[in-house]
Amino acid sequence: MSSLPRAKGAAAPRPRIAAGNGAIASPLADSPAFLVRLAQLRAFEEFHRNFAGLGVTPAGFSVLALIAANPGVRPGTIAEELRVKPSNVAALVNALVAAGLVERTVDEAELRASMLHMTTAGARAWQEMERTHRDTDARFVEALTPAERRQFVALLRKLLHR
Amino acid sequence: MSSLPRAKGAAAPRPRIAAGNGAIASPLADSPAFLVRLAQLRAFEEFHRNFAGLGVTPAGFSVLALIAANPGVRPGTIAEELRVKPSNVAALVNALVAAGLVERTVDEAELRASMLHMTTAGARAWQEMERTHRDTDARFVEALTPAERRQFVALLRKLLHR
DNA sequence: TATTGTTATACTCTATAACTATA
DNA sequence: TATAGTTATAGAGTATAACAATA
Repeated sequence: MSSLPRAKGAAAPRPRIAAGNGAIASPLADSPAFLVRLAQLRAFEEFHRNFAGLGVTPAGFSVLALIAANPGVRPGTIAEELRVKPSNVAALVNALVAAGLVERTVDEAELRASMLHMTTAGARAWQEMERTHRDTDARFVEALTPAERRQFVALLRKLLHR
Repeated sequence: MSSLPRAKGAAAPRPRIAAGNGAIASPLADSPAFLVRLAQLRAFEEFHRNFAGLGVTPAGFSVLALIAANPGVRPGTIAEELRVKPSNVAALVNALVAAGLVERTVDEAELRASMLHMTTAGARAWQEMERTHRDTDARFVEALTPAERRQFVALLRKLLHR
């Protein structure tokens, strides 16, 4: 296949996705924000496939992970870590409490504050979820080499740094 | 600050985010899927800040971008490109039609199919949106060097390849 | 029958606003 | 007054199911 010479300074041809039969111009194929959105769609898809039956949503899982690693952690701290509003954390914790995975207690030295702990059932469930999460991540980035995965994580961390 | 020697084979200490005052263990700081979720939160935040008043949502914008680059494109094709269900594209197109930015016509040679075009008003609005989108992307990745941005995009493309 | 598209509906995730209780 | 947390609610984004029209 040959191509005509391109005028000096002319834009490069649009990149294309899904170069199958009816390929169309994909003006967003160069957009980091758009590609991140597609990547997250894939990540959620992978999550749902792997966590089916485990009784947690992606957001619920992220809250549970922070409670597992930080027994007694407060809702406000979780909200900061996850970059969401405290009201959302409250709702997610409600679901985890209803599922019997998490308990709320009151901080004696700061009666306004809640302290979040996993229940025994929560700890047991967490073991399987932790394994499942490792597998899910591995599948998510399975198209990348180990070095590329590290690079990807490093770039994301730099992008998110504040 | 000194640290005790670590037993051979022991896990490295948990990475921490937001190493401010009350830093907590962030067991998800190594998870590509979780970091992608945080990155998308930032991307939407940036979108809303920059597109305020332009009358489109992120999903609506992505549909409009495909119509702008592919006059006459069909809803099903857009659904494939955006990796969402056709029913969602229908709703997003409804909103763009209601806003006067897009028109639906019927394909004469395939009466089942719709053909999507921008209106004159849509084309005018699109010019500003395209500029805004470039700025938004630039701010989204402003912590990265140009080379890192290219690397980031390349890794995302590889990750998404199917 | 299979394909294209749409409507109706439900669920997840997030944000804002209003409220209670404590500091 | 300011802070920690919660409830109530709304909006965006996605999916599934049921349907109509066309191939």
